[in-house]
Amino acid sequence: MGAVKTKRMPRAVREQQMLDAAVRIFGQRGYMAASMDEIAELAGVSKPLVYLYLNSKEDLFTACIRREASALTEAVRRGVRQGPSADRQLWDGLLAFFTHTARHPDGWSVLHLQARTHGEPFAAEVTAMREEIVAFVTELIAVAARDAHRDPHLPEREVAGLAEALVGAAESLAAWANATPGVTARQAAATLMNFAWAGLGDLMENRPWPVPPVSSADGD
Amino acid sequence: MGAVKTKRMPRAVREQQMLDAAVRIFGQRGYMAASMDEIAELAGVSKPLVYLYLNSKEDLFTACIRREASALTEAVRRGVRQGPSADRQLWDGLLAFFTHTARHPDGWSVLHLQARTHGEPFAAEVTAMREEIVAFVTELIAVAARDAHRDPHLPEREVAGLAEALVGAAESLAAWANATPGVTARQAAATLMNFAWAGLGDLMENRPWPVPPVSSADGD
Amino acid sequence: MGAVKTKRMPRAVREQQMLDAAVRIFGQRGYMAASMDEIAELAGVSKPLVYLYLNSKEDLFTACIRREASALTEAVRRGVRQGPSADRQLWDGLLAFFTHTARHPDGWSVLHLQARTHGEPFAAEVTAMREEIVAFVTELIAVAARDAHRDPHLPEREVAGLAEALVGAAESLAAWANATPGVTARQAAATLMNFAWAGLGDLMENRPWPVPPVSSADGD
Amino acid sequence: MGAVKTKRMPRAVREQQMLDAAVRIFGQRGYMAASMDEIAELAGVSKPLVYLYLNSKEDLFTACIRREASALTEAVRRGVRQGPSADRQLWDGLLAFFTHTARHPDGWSVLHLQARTHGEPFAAEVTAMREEIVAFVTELIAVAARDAHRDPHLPEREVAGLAEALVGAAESLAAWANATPGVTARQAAATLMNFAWAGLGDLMENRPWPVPPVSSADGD
DNA sequence: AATGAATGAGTCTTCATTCAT
DNA sequence: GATGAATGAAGACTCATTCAT
Repeated sequence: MGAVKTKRMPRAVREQQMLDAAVRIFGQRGYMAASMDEIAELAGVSKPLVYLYLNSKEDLFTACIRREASALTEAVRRGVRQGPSADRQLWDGLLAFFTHTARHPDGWSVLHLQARTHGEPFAAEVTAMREEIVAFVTELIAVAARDAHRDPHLPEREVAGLAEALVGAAESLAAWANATPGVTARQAAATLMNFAWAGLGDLMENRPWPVPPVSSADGD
Repeated sequence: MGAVKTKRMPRAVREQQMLDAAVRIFGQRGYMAASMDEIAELAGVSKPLVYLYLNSKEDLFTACIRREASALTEAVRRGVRQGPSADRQLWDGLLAFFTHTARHPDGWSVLHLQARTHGEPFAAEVTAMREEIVAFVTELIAVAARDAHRDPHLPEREVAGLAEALVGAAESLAAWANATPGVTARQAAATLMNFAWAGLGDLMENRPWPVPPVSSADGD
Repeated sequence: MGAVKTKRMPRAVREQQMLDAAVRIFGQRGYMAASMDEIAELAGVSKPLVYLYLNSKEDLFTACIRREASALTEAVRRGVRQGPSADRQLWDGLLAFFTHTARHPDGWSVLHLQARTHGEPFAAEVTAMREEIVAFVTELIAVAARDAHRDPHLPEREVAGLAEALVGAAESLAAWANATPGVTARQAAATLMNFAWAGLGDLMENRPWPVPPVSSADGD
Repeated sequence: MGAVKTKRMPRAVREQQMLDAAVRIFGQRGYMAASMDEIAELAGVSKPLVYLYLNSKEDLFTACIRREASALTEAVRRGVRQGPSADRQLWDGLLAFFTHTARHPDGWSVLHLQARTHGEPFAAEVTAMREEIVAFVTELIAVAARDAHRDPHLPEREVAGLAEALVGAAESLAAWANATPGVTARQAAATLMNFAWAGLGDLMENRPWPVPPVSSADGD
């Protein structure tokens, strides 16, 4: 059942087994619905051992979030090769991102759905990771503008909104790709590049979409 | 506390009070952490009455999702005026969407965060709503293509991915706008139009971003 | 088992049943060794009901202490008749005290043994009761001195020590009388009056026992 | 922390370290709240070693009680010098008693509070010690009577009650002296001698306090 | 002589849910 | 139409205790 029940293993190994089990249960059931009993059973150990090593449900969840966040950012970092143009770097990052989330759907669920739904201690962990990625994307936009010798004249909040939108689109596509059989990471990345890159290009060339004036019918 | 405790009111009214309370509690605490006790108290009724009217926690949650989903789609529908160009219609829809989510943060939390985090019975409800919106967006893209007398040659799956990305970006921006003081619905909508419309335009003119060939270093 | 299992009784009654059961279990097993399960079973109700009415094990224990402390001080108060001489009042009080503790051994165990052994929240409750009794005894000593038109010249700390000793002796005798078959409350009270009253008399006549000087052999 | 962690020491020494730690923890937390984990850590050894040497929590607690009881009776025995008058011997014994309890508050807590609060196996240990002390006090009273060439005519049970009262008063004063800053062992002993000796004298001279007749108002 | 690894059993506590009135 | 009274089931967490080395 779950992991093979091997006795007496070094602490570090057991701890990883527990985290594996926890990510799976948390990812599938959600934080609150997950029971420590089930996690312990899937890990092939008794409940007290889980508590001995990981202290509490909260701590265990935090440990899961940290491990999965590290794994994801590390995967993206490894995927992005230095040197190429900004759009190529974005492509590389997206490809790594979609590949990783497809391979670790429970980890992605923990980060994307569960951690954000359960209050500050946890949401903060993900926010940290997200901000790292948003910063990376923001930097790419800036680089692209510099490469083209153009001054995008984009106010900071606008850039933050764009990065947020791009990351949100990526997150959404990851869930979609996971749920739709036959959609590969490459296809998801291509869809997003098509969707986003031209818009960014236009913006940087100061050709924004013309926002209409406020109308009396805008209300709720 | 919450609703004024008035005795003997028609069933429909009481039911709405209960749903109001439930949406608030579910939105703030999450499905599992919300307790029927708290909901009943906030609604100003006794717990058995909640069960009499709404059967179970699951049914209550489902009723919340349905009501909030209807309210949101209805708001968007009302916001979109027939006649104008496709991009103007998209703008109108986004504006209505951002306005509504900003005004009903607990309802939005129920739809966006809570319902998707708790398995099939609930996620399906949201998926239905989402598909309606995705269909609306897809239709707009098709209309835009027709209006321009161009044949976008976009395969169906590609369009689905684009719509998914657009909706995901919108959802993400809604959360961002709610969490960032000073960001208005108009600003969020403008950011997204800028981000998305040019990309769609390029696509429809058959100028996609050139996807690089598969590399041996793509793996995880 | 324990109380007859009658269904649907008013809250106040059930609460007393629970306190009865709790005093018995706490008195016999001690605070920590007592289990809420056992208390609920003895009270003839389910555990959740105990929690609904009394919140927590701590609160339940505190409620027990308060009830038993009130009952004891009330019994002593009722036993002491105004008017008579100070020694007669002390006799009356002791008789009431020993009678009550003999009739409510579990309550006395809760107050004397259990409450003092488990940290501040609880010990403080008993200390309050004890101080009330010590104050009563102290007052009696003062009255006795005044009645005899003597000035005892007893420093305040000395009086506190005497009262403490008397109360301690009484507490100890109560336990002894409870544990020794055939010892009545009157006998316990008589023993203590004999033991204590002459010493107090001598003190008030300024004939203290002559304390020897400090010796080098006093150490441990 | 606690004992210095030195490896490979003779069993007897290790055992004392464990008992030191156990007395401290038991004295401060109480029997049930004390955890073997904490005791082992404070003793600077691993838990299995504690079990190897002392078998179980019960046995460990019993060993603590025995050691502290021996230490206390031994201290009193050493304090009492042969030869002097009976009251001087009582004074010596009390002084030794208050001095020892002040120096070993955890040990005293184990004997006075914890051991008596947790059922027969433990209470019996303390009772044995207590009886030894009561016998000593009883003997002193008898000696005093003989010295004065008087026959006290005290029934055995009466003497037992008196000794119980005296010991109870002493115990109570020990706790009071420990808790009240500035009260020395000498002061506590003096208070108790004043309180008790005259009463005992009166009794031996056949001048007991006149117990009133049974009244109809005595009931509870 | 000593310990890191591991657990069965039990504790307090909470929650969704239902009678009886 | 509405509720005070009550509970079965389950969940987080802890502890005394032992095995294998």
